[in-house]
Amino acid sequence: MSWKLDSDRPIYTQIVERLQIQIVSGEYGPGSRLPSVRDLAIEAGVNPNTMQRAFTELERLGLVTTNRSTGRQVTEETEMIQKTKNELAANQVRDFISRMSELGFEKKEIISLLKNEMKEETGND
Amino acid sequence: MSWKLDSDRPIYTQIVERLQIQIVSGEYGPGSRLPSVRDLAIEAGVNPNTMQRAFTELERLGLVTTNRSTGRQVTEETEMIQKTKNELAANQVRDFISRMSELGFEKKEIISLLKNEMKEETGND
DNA sequence: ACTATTGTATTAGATGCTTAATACATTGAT
DNA sequence: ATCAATGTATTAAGCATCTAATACAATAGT
Repeated sequence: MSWKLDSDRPIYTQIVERLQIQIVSGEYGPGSRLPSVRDLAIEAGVNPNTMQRAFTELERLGLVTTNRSTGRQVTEETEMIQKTKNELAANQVRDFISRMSELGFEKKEIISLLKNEMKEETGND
Repeated sequence: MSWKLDSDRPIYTQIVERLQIQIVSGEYGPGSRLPSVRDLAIEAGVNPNTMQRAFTELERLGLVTTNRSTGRQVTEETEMIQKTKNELAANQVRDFISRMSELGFEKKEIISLLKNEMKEETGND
């Protein structure tokens, strides 16, 4: 997964979302150590301050814990992670339906378009 | 449809998207007159310059035409509108699948979650 | 005890978005 | 010919984000 940050929205927001995904998808498992602010900033090609801001937000959300000099870890609370995953998914589903409805598509059409796109996809089943 | 503009992204971008939707959904039909920059700015609660910028972008996209002193109209080219509608929908579908996959859901799960959410919806079928 | 690594804080500057106020340009309506 | 409504352009200011450079704080490892 590359960073693909764009300038449409605040970078720190995009980083938060990306790390959220990496956590709830298990790429960073519960209790696992996260890279340091400085390292991740270099990897993402952003200023350390920006990465710091993203981490602060993740901590506020309860997904990561912080220990000075030890660094940061993903929370051990798997329930918290699962809950976040379900919420993020629910938001995606609702937003998708909402946007497609606004564009003028009916329920059946939405399902149809979705299935059709999935057929054409290569892999990731 | 209310304006519901947030500060997450540039306002003029959000206005462009909203007007796009209103055009492709037929709320503003082909050839129909659009409100003036000043009027829409007041309605949306933004500065006229901001609304102007959004319109400039819509013109660049080929969705509206401009006539000084007459105002702006939705393009007469229904093909253009239809094409835009399909593109916007395709983007929504692809993005949705992509995001759900990143979260760790498989195709069947995605369909299932979608259908489930639609069942619980009230109306707009 | 010392050092390296980590998180955290501060200050300054650049950039883009938005608002505000104002002016100009075009043209249909009278 | 005049006026009103429209689009368009300009300038200045405020604000948030981001970068940059630097310093400080805490602690695991040696």
